[in-house]
Amino acid sequence: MSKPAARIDELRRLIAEANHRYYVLDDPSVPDAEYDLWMRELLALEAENPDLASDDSPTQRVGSAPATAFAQVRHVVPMLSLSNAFADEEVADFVRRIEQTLDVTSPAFSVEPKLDGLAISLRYEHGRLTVAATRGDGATGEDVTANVRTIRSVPLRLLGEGWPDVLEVRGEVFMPVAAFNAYNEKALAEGWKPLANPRNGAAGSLRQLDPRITAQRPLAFYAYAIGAVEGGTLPDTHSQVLAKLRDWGFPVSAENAVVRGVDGLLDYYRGIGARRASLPFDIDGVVYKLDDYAGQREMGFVSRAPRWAIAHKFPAQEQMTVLEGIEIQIGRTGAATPVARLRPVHVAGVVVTSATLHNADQVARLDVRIGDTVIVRRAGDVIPEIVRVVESERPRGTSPWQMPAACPVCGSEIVREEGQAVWRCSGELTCAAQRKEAVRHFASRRAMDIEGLGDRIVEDLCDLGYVKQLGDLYALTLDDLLAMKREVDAREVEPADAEPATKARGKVATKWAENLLAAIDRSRGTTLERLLFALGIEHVGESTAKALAAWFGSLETVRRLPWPLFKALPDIGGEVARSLGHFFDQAGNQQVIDTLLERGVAPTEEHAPSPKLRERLDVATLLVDLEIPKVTRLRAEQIGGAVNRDMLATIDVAALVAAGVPDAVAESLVAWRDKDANAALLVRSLAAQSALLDALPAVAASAGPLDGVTVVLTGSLSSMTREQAGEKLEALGAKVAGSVSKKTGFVVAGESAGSKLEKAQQLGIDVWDEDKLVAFLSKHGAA
DNA sequence: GATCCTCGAGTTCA
DNA sequence: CTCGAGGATC
Repeated sequence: MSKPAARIDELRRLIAEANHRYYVLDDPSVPDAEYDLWMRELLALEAENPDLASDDSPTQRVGSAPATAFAQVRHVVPMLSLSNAFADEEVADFVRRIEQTLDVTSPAFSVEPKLDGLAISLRYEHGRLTVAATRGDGATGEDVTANVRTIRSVPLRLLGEGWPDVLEVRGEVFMPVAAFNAYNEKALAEGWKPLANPRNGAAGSLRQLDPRITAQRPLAFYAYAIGAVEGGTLPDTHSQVLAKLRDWGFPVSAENAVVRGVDGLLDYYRGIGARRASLPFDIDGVVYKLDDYAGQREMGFVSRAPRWAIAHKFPAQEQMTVLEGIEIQIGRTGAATPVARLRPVHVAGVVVTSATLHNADQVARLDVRIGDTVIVRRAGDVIPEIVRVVESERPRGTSPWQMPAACPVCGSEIVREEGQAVWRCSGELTCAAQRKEAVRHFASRRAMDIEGLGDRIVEDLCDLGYVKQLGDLYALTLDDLLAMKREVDAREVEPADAEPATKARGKVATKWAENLLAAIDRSRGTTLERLLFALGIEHVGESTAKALAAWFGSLETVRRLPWPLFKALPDIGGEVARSLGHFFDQAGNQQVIDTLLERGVAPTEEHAPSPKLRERLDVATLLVDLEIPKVTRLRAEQIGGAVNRDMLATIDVAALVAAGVPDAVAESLVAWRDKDANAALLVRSLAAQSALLDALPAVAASAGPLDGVTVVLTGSLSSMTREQAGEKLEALGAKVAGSVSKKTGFVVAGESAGSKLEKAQQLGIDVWDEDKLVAFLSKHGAA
């Protein structure tokens, strides 16, 4: 062999191996730069020695000449289609049939995810890829060799040894979800046409006449079967053959497994189903194949489908339906959310009739119009969403949707704040929808937790005027509730047959009303943090409510606090503080609170303010929190050090300058203060600070073992709920957060933990199982 | 001023 | 669960 020939051969081998490590094993062995050098050297050598060219060279993956049509390829061994099963029962039948025919029990099955891509057959002769063909009708397909060669994970030359002279490998060409997304992002940026979904992406890419286009598409391949074999033998079971294929350089899904019996199959199905959304590729089910080839031969075929294999499909995740209307929902804060009303359609096992469109921007992005045919999906397998519009199906004469100008409930103007995505009904509490939502929120499980006060009842109570403000709930009587029920029933039943036919006179159902009153009564003794959350103050969710309760200790303190003092708490900034101040500044809101208190609402767990407040209640902090122009942290500390707090309300520029404060800052401070409202705010804030300081207990609470540690809980625990676990951890000083980040101390993972566990592992964060948690809790006396 | 982390708010269906 | 935006941090 001449010198260049040997080098060319070596380079081809090195590159093929690097490709295999990179694309198949996902375990790169050489740096990209080195790979590029080899490639360039090989290209140069092949150019100098045209006689040494070979079409299994890695430089020849992308051919250049676009074809005009695809040649037909006859499959020597037909490419099968599979029978489908949707119900567990069909799977059981399938297994029973095999057990009876073969007279075996619990045979082994080779199982695999059913990728949503394009089936392909690859023919290797003497270890070299010669033909790649689509499935076509199973007997004849199209020759897509030029395109398939561009797929990096398809070996052009087999690795290892022991392969038959002729070997047909069948598998799926698909587009990994991440690659699909990346491609579409790029397509968007470059102005190309984006791909509709990974499946279409894969199919469309392979049917490109110009392989150079295919080469740009991020396709991948998994082998799952063999076709014709000549001049060699293969192992006796499917799983062993897959192992061989892996040795010879083919990618084989890591999700493949061998299981036994119906239970094994169904467990596998559910396991994959649960992880479906997090798999790196789209699947539409799983495939079960009898592992033993002798058994397969004995089972044979029914028409074109084997009796030894079956596809167990998942319910469809994406469906087409018609958008019949767009309604506006008004939320607790007045947010106007467009909701799509859909012609009912089965998606992933449930009938979907509506889907949120989030906001006007989203509607504009999708350009959904009434009457459009749309594709609906259940995001994260739960919440329906509209993926896109099928524009070819759009009826004539439609126009883009627009946010209505007026609230459909109260008629107030719907407005959008500068720079915000949401439009809001400006009606506030004059809007019946907002009042209703306020009551619903108040009663909800995480707030006052009034069982029995569901949407329906809230709706009726509000509509019929029994509840006009939150306090009215606590004045309801049994008679009120029953009268309301009668009104509702009367309204619903046609006047003609309004006879109380179903109810025996004098035996009116009252249990629900009694239970509801009991639940309302129980809620009088709720905790302060729940009550604060229940009030529905903008920007005050559970977490902020909890902080307010923990730091300030009592409703009386919180409801009288000037807004700058709220900023003393961590995680409360200007926006939230002002929102709190605004809420408590309104006489109507104070009156609602008064009514609640008068009618027996008495929050428990009130206590003195937290001693930790001491270090946050100084004059300098207050000056910063008041947001006075030119008064920075540094200046504020200077002023705080130089000036007695009682003087602030009256001090003049000269005195401040004399105390060492720069002219500009002193002037700014005094100018600010001399506006009436500001002076009053300053005085109120100073007084509130002093009062709080006086109320602080002398000693700090002892430190818990988890002080300053952030913990995240995920999955389900067996000995307690996640919430109980959270409370116990908090009792030991931990902060329980909802999502994992690098600041997380450790993650407690229970059964079937999901993405949070993954993220923790990615970030290398400690993961505790339930046993470790329980052991830790009992060690610190919190079991 | 940018970036990262959390929290709030809205949402579906059985 | 996901998005948007507020808060903290550098």
